[in-house]
Amino acid sequence: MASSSIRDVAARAGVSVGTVSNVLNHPSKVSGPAAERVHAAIRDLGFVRNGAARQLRAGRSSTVGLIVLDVRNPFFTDLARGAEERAAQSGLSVLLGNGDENRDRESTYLDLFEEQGVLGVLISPLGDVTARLERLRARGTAAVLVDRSGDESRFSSVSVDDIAGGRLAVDHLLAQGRRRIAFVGGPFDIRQVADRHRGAELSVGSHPDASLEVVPVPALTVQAGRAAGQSIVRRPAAERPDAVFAANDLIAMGVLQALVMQGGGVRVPGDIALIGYDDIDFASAAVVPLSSVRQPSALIGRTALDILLEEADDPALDARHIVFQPELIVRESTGG
Amino acid sequence: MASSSIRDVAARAGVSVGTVSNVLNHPSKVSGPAAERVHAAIRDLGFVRNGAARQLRAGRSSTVGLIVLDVRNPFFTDLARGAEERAAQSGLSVLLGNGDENRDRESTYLDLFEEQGVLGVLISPLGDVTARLERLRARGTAAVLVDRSGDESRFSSVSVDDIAGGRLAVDHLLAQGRRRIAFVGGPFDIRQVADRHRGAELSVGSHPDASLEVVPVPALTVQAGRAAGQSIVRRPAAERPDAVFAANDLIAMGVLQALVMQGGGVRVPGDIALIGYDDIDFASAAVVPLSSVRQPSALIGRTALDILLEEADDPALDARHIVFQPELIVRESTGG
DNA sequence: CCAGGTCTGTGAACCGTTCCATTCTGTCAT
DNA sequence: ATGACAGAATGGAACGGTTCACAGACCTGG
Repeated sequence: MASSSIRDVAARAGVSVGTVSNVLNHPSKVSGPAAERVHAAIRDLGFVRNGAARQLRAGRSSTVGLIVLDVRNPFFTDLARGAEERAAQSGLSVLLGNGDENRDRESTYLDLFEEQGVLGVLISPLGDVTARLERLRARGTAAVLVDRSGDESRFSSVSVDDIAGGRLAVDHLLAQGRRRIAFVGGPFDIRQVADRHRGAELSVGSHPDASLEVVPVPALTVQAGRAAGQSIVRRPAAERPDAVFAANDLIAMGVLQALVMQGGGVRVPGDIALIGYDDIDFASAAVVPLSSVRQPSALIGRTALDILLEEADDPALDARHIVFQPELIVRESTGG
Repeated sequence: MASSSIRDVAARAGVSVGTVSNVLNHPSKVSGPAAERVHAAIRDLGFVRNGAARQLRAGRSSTVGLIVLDVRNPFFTDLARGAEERAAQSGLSVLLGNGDENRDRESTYLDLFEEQGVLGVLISPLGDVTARLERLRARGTAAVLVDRSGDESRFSSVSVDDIAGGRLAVDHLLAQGRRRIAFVGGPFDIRQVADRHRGAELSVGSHPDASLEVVPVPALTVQAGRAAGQSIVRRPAAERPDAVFAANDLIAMGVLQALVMQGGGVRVPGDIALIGYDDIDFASAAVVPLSSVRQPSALIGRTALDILLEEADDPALDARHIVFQPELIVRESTGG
């Protein structure tokens, strides 16, 4: 209630409102003694700038919004930390919204950020958000797609080549002598999932005696992976794949739990080799250390923020598309 | 640039600005046909409310801020999801700030939320933030401490009894016949760490032949745990503890990696039993499935948000302190 | 036919800041 | 002494909504 405004500060310091504002924003324009008095008044009154008023006048804020697919996926929190780190260097803050693999949530955060007038939006989109982003851009808000190879769009993007990643994973499985590959992943309207699967297809396509099946899951979570793993275990041994490529490490961890712990003695990699994607911190500590495809998560976040800031500065800039290459990490789960 | 204001909408719909505002905020006060025209105008113009202006006038926003200790800790992301879920039910949004076990970051987010005039703040504090929260409250912003048993303070809190949790863990280790317990955790100015350690002390104190040592770590991360684990492995076998209680599962996973994979054949639980804290999703999929102390993370988030909303409604409400009880989860890492 | 009431819709004040044109003060060269 | 000029401080106009007292329009019952 007793929150004081810039007017109160001005009155107490015996200067005008404009001077207080100058102390805060253009200190060089104010003489030493006056600035001193203003600072004292601010301290005494516990004055805090009203961000709403500030932003209303200024037209834009100093925060950027980041919407991730799933905040419980360590890949995204690592990415978020990368972005935050870079933002902090520029005196900006990152507001993290959890899309939760849910279009409504994604849309709600987009609304929120739009209303809040953030400087820019970093988004790892679930569906097609170009229309929404187009509108944002029209109002002067920059947007960069993260973890999405969006060369089709007019928005900059920072991503990892997921097709190459899928290839890398399945080439490795094939090199280990596996032939009946199962891709456990979904939903397929998530671009990363579709791309990783596509990479797997390409790899399998070049081996005439290899086959690829799809075990669909409803979400990229440990729980969903566990369920998929159980469905594999329930099959007669002869009908099981001899290798599983999971769309991400969360799924892979779930599959692993089902195979090794609940499964009737399925051996990994003996009976079924397993490889995940993202190389999260926990992958190497799994019951069978998990092979994976590593993405430079923090670097993606940092890079995306850099691009966002450049575009916020100069909206006329052409869209750029940074694509990082994934890296194969071999551990015991593929019998490396 | 071409962003349209409520005045543009009013002009196009042939009504006054007041009416447009009513359509948006008090639909019952506007007749059908007029509301229709306004909605059409909003659609045509792609009008989006300016949150800053809205909030400036209204004095409060519809977002709550959540500051967590470390966004990479699954415990906190689960908690965040619980809070988000409940917030969504009330048409609110949660902005997630990553304190990153760093006082500056924590403070920066507090500043940000204060300037933004959020409805309330949920915080899992690193240091002593009561002075800051006191000021927030003076300006009409509610605050609830999460994962912190703050009965000493005048702020509501939702937490888990960490002393009981520490007891639970070490009682279990003692029951398994272990006597030389090491507590791996830090920094101790994090209340949860101190409390879990205290619980361990209490437990050990009632067993005359048991001892407790502390292996301090600089942060609650997998990396820090790994380093601590390595330091244990490097000791002569006789000087190693026969059980490790890790301050959280991240630490435990790191210790586990060091002991089992890099260590010279240290067996878990054969040589050293290991128990963590939080029971994150990954704990059960660890190389040796990890015993842990489970906290109802999502429930904590939901409850904290409920309390926050009640206090935001009625600031005169007395502070409440909800304390949940932790639950022991026994898996192989303690030879259960 | 009019007093009184209910609905709709109006218009202007206001929120707290920033920005800018303007005024004031003092210094200095002419 | 005066005009020019720089630096410091001022005052008021935005910014884009929300709110509220009030005005018309329309109905109803006496």
